This record gives sequence, structure tokens and C-alpha cells, in this order.
Amino acid sequence: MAAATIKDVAREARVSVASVSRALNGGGGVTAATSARIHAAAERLQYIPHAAARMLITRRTHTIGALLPDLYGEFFSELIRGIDLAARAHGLHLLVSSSHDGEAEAAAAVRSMQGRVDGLLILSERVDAAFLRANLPKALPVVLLNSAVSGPSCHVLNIDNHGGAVAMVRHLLQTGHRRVALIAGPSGNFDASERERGYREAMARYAPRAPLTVVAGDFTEESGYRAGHELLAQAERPQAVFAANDMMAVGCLAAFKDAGVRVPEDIALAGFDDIPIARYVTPALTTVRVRIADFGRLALERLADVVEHPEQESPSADTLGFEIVVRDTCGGTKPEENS
Amino acid sequence: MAAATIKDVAREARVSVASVSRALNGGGGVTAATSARIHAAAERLQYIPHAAARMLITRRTHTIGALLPDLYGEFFSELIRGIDLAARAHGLHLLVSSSHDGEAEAAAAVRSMQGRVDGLLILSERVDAAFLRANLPKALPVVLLNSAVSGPSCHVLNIDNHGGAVAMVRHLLQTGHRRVALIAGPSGNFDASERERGYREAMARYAPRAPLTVVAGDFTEESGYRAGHELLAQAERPQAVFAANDMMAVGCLAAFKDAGVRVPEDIALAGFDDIPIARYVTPALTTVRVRIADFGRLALERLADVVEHPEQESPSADTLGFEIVVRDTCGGTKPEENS
DNA sequence: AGCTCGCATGAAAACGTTTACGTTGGCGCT
DNA sequence: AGCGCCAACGTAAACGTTTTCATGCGAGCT
Repeated sequence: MAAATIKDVAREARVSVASVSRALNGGGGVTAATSARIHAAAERLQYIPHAAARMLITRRTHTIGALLPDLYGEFFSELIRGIDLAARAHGLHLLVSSSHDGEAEAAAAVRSMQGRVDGLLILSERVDAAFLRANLPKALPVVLLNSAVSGPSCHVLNIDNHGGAVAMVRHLLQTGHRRVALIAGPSGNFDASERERGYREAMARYAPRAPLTVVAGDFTEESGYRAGHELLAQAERPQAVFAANDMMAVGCLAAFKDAGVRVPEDIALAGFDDIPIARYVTPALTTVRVRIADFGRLALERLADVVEHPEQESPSADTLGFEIVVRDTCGGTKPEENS
Repeated sequence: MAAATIKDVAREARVSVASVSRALNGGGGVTAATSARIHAAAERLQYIPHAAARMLITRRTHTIGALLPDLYGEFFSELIRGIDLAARAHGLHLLVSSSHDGEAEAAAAVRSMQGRVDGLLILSERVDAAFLRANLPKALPVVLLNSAVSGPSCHVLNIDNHGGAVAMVRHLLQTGHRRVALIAGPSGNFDASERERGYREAMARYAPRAPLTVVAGDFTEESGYRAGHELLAQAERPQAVFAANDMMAVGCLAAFKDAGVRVPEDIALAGFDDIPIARYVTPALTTVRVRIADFGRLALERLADVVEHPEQESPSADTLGFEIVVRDTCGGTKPEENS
């Protein structure tokens, strides 16, 4: 007993297949009586339309693809969760392809999704406008996540790295510190460079005469540990340290602890991301929180818009809000918000 | 300029569509010369076969679905990562539907995946044999993850909750403790009950005369904190505490710290899961590690087998190995391994 | 009464593949 | 030379929908 097709339903309800299609898709043009008969028949036969056949004629898959890099932990799961929930709300399926690092891999993944998706959500360092032109039919709607590119005919949604960094540095300055140092992220990284830009801008604006101190890091805990010692060794110790992400802040905290430097009494510390560990280290880490699930949700909703109205939407470049989470690693208590 | 179809390639190579199909799918029956001409034409036109059309006739989607509950953090991302990598290796796509809690939601998700997937990976408390019978054509291959059901014609892959608990309790006993208490998980939970069963079995086997102490918990940090205080209040304090998961262990650790009880000098502590936080709390948490990515990979490979050889495979029930990760919250240093 | 209009319905084409089957031609065999 | 066979290739059906177009029919209008 193979699955019931639309023909079986038509025969069961003694109508043509066309009427079944109309009744089930709500297009109208069907009497209430026959529609009821058709629905009853469909129910009886447990009819489920064959997705492939529908795709073939409709040219719509009701599926969106998500192309993601090799992500770990909370960020990945929250992002997927946000995308998934929004997709379900829009009646869309979610085809995931993650853990891509090389550009070649990403290209292969994108190509293999051809024709299986109505649109693509892409989060990747390697993907730029040229990549898209080379590997995608330009008719395919795409939303780029957290990407530096902002070419025309290309929608972008970013985390507010710059704004978050500005707000955090301002917060540190406002709570009485003056010499604020930065532990930077890896040099090629988009998030890292935006956060550094925010640091420099905030310092220039709110403490123009304070010294700028930037030590290198690569987003790992070890690099944060090394950076912590490096900062302590300096002639004029900073009063506060802004780590470009939480992992480095955790490493830096360990370095301070090992050196007998008290936080926040001797030196203040802040991170970026609000990873789960942030609230469990002692003292609990002050940081910048980004609502990742919202990020995913907004991205999907943007994409769904573009899919629905392909030409109508002009290329957008939105930025997601953040909030400063004040915990114990810096003096102040005043929380700030920013949408 | 719409996408090129097989007909365009056929015209370009001056052969019939049948030959194009044969040449591109490697079925044989095509001269090397014409095959080369066809491949060249396909390349020139950037031909990509229409997935839906192929699905329609082939009845294969080359996609597997993953139905997951509302999961957070590391577990979710590692699971997906393992599944995704294995799927790519097998040339399969991954359709994800997560964040389901209710049975009704899960049923709807399963139904909407009908015909879009060749097989299903299901991780859910609510899904049992009856659910499957009610919502799935029995022809659809399914692998259940971490599920209590083990009905015939149903493949199951489990985390070794029981074995891990036995090994950890034995480890605690071997490092010199005798009165080992358990902080249990939520009562209906499969993982929780298996871990409790492991605790009881290990105690009965290796310390038959030691007292059994079980306090309630629900896998949250707060419940671990409460359980910690509860244990300290007892007439005869345990010498070691085995928390059924790491979050509760972290809470319990906080309770001990607040009460001025030293770990591991005054009391030993161990968890289960090896979440990332485990290594960052002080003292670092001894725990049971399960390789989640392997879990996902094995599940997918099992499913891929079943999809390839539907009738050949007899219902399997495998269990994934674990390892004891000895850190600082219990006395000993000897690491153990298991399968 | 006759005509038109609109609405419910049916017939059939189309979507792009795979594959069963038929056709052709060349080659080896007797 | 005649026969049959096999490999290469083409033709066409089939997969299950949606959608366009045609058809019939009843009602409202003149």
C-alpha cells in the first residue's frame, strides 16, 4: 500500500484531481459541499501531498538553507534555535549545512543546495560578493549574517560589535576608570576588528587624552591569559581591561588571579558575548550580551520577506541590538541598554 | 535565462536526454567519446539537475531529518555537528527541526517532513513506539536517540548513562570514599533514571554495606544548590556526592562553598556530561564525558545503513562509550576508560 | 424566451528527471 | 552470405502535482 496520491483522493471523492488541488490549497472555486467531501476523503486516505511533485511544478521548496562555519557551543545552538523557531512560524523547513571552514567546502555546499532551497542564510568569514556571484544564481535570495560585505543586491544583518564595544568602554570610563586597555581578537576577523574600532572610537570620544593600550589575542582563553600577564608587566598598568570576547576575559581573569591582582578592586575587567561561563566565573564577568536567538529569528524573517517579494525588497543592512550586563568584574552597578 | 535543464544539455551535446542521464549518473552504456561530449556540454551550461524532478521519479530525497527537543548549548551543537559532518560524508542533506516540546508539535513536525526525507533521526522524551505507529509510515527508516523504547523494527542508539554512572560511583568508592550520595535528576527523565540505576547498582556491587542517600534534583543549578545544603544538613554527611548532571554539581559546589565546606578535602564531588563550564569552576569538576559529536555521527551512519538496505538491517540497540574525566573535585588521579 | 454572465468543474499540458523498451548498426559466427 | 547478438543510443512513459483552458449549467436580465 503505497502512499495515497491526489488521484486516489479524487476517485474517493468522485471529483477531478483539479478540484482536489483547489479544495486543499484553498484557492477557491469549489462549493462548500464538494470541498467538505474532498477534505473528508483526504482525511480518510491520510493523504499527504508529495513534496517533490509540488516543488517541481511550483518552483518553491518551502525550505531555506543555512550555511554556517564550524561553530561551537552556545552561539551555534542559539542561532539555530532562533532560525528554526522563526522558520516553523513561517511554515518553512530548515536545511542546515554547518562546519565549513574552507571556501571550497562552502562553495560545494552552496551548490549542492541549489534547487533544494528558496533562499539562503549565510554566516561565513570567507563568503563575499565575489563568492556569491561565482557560486549562486543571482535570483536566489540571500541574507548574509555578520558579514563585512555590503554590496548592492545583497542583504546583510550584523551583530552590533562596534556599538557594543563603544558602550562597554564608555561604561568602564563612566565608572571611574581612565586607562582602559583592549585585548584584541584575531587580526583578520570581522567581529574582532569592529570591536577594536569601537574601543578606539569610544576612547577618542570619551577619554581623548587617556593612553591607548592594545595587546594581541586570538579569542582563545590562552591568549587571554598571556595578554593578562603582558598587561600587568607594563610600566603604567591599565585601570580597566576590555577583552574582545569572554573566553579571553576568562583567561585574563585567571592571569590576574595567579598574579595576586584583585578584580575589580585593583583592576576592572569586561568581556563580550555573554557566554554561559561568564556568570559562573568568580567574580562573575561583566560583558556585552547579544541575543543570538533574536539574531537568527530576524535573519530568517528578513529572508522570508525577500523570498516572498523578490524584487520589491531593496538591499538592507540591519544591525542587532545588545545590552551591557553588569556583574562583578568592574566597579559600577548602573546597567545600560541599547536596542 | 532560466536554469539549464537536461534537455538543453542534450541539445548542446547532440544526443538524447536519456544518454545525458546515463552519462552523468555513470550508469554505463555510453561511449567514452559521447560521455566526454556530454560532460563538456553540462559544464558549459552549468547544468545542475533539478532536485525535485529527480526526487519525484527516484523516490529518494538524499535528505535525512533530525527531530530534536528544545535543547540548549553544547549538547545541541555537538550533536548537530556530528550528524552534519557524517551526513556530508555520505552525500546526504540535513533537515533540522528542533525546539519541540509537546507531543503534538513533534507530530506535526514529523508529518511535515513526510516525503522530504529518506529517514529520520529522533531525539525526544515524548516519542515512543505508539507515536511512531500513529504518525509515520512504517516504511520510513527511523533511528531513535537516547530513548527508552526498544520495540522491534526500531533502531535505538543510547548514551551509556547507566555505565557512566556505575563507573563514576566505582571511581569514587575506589578513591577511598564509602558513603556516596546521589543528587538525582527529574523523575520522568530517561537519562536521570538510568543514571540513578547505575548509582544503585554500583553501590550494591562495590559497597554493599554503605548507606544509600538520594536527594531530589531536576537537572538545574538551583536544585543542585538546594541539594547541597540538604546533604550537609544530614546527620551522617556523605563523603562523596555524585550529581546526576554537571549543572547540579556546579550548584552543589556553590552550596558547599557558601557553607565553608572544602572540596575535595571535606567532601568529594562529581558530575555527568562534561559541559564546558565543568573545567572552569574551581575546583575543576570531575565528571563523565560523552562524545556527543560521535553520538550524532554514529546515529547518522546507522540511519544511512538502514536507508540503503531497508529490510536487511535488523533492529539494533547500540550504546555509546564514555570516559571518566578526573579533575580536582575528588581525591584520586587515576583516569578510567570504557569502550 | 433567449441571451449573457459567472461559477463550479473537468481535461490536459507542463514541470525535469529516470528508466523500460525499442531501434539501429556492426561484428562474429556458421 | 546470412543470421543473430550485443552495445550504443533514442523514444516515450511515468512520477504527482498545479494551472490554464474549455465546458456545462443555472440564474438574472431584457
